[in-house]
Amino acid sequence: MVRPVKSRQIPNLPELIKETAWKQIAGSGASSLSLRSIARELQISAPAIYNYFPDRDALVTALIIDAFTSFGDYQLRAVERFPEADKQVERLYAAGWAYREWALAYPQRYVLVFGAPVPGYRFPESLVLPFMERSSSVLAGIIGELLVAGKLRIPEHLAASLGLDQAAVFMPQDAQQKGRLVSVIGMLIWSRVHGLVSLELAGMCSADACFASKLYAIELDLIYSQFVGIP
Amino acid sequence: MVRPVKSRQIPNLPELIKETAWKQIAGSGASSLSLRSIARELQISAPAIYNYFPDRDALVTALIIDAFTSFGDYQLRAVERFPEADKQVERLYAAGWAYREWALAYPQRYVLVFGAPVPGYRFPESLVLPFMERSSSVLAGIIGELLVAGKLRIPEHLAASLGLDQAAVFMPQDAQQKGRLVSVIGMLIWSRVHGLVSLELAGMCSADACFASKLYAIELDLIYSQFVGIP
DNA sequence: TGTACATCAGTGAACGCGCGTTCACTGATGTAC
DNA sequence: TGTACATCAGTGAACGCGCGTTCACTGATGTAC
Repeated sequence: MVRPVKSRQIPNLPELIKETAWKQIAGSGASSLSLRSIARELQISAPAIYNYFPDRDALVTALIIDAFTSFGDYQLRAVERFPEADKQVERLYAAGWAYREWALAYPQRYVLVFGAPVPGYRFPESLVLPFMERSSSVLAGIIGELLVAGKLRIPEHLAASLGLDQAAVFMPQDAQQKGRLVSVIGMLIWSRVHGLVSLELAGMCSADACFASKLYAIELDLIYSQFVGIP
Repeated sequence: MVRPVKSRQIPNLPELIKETAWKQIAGSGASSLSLRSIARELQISAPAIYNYFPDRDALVTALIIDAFTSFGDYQLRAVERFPEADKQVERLYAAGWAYREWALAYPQRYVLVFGAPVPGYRFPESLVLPFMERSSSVLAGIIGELLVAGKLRIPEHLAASLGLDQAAVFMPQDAQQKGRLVSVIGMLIWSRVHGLVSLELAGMCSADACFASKLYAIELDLIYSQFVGIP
């Protein structure tokens, strides 16, 4: 595969650059991403990249934004398979399994988005909030729907910790209280799936994907039995 | 602080090197660790480091081993505060809180030990197993003790998933079944604390340490209520 | 249709930098006589 | 106690490397006349 012509516009180069960047991140981590090695792999010269990204940081930012978008889309598509209003539980399981699927399909993106920040790189402040909100909105939505439908179970310990009385627990009228409940339960569920997925990605689940998958199924069931249904 | 004498042995240099390395990892991540910048900070020449570490990888390996040891010691010390045989529950809570304390006290070590591997560096194969075992042994020990004492509760879903019948659940005779139960419950508990702690370290808990601490307390209580006590 | 020209996505050379690692060295220390 | 000498933890210069980024350039493309 030789490009015989010189100085000819390469179709879709910005996408090619990002794809290659992801390949390299997969190979050796986000912090060793190098413009020169991307150019080498694409058989272009390094300065050509500057036609599309003003510097290295801009490329990393673009990658992270793409990853967030990809994650959000994947969550949304999974949940949309159960559009019926009363299928909140199915949506919860679908979102849970989609979470792990996406992480295993794009482990580099998962680490880049939810893992430790890339050293020497700051994600632009202004982009943090909208993207974090976007990534958690699907789960928060489902929990809100469960709450409204009266299907959310709030464990005793949790209610006590938040200073909610029993009346408020089942159908909180106060919007602020409602938001607090949703965000706490959302964090708990998120941290559980994140915990399992990130241990699996770090190769700490005995390096046995089947065991990891079984563990994940068990944890989803435990989440269900702890947070869904009338006590 | 000037060292006026030239070519004089510096007391405790290997420890100084490791301390400085940790400081730099805290500042900008493990992958950007550089021998030259360590030397610069210590006001020594870079080749001096080679008197104690044959190359960069050897230094990283030494750091990781220290981190593992530090983690194991911290867990052990926490648990030893409740030496009485029947205080398994106290030991469980102590280990849980010690886990978070250690992670917050040494976030770089936590990430280095439990997070994504350092790109371009392979932890020596022969050291992986003993150290992973060592790091999980305290928790596994407590769960084993709970099991023996008949205080371990196995949620229905979990028993079914593992193909255990009800008789086996309460007091499994089979050592292999026992080991499987302990390891599955250990992984579940570990992944839950790891999930919360790593989200907190990544700054995803609303950047509010008090909220993160409260969440952690809730999760420990949920772990307790799900896995301890006769159903 | 044919020619002159503006555009602009690419090139290749060059810059300064920090890195890991090697090497021959130096000079304070401690020991043997 | 005084001197000669071995030791060895440090130094400074040097190597080759890959990096991000800049710059003047080139040559295929598409448009205006």
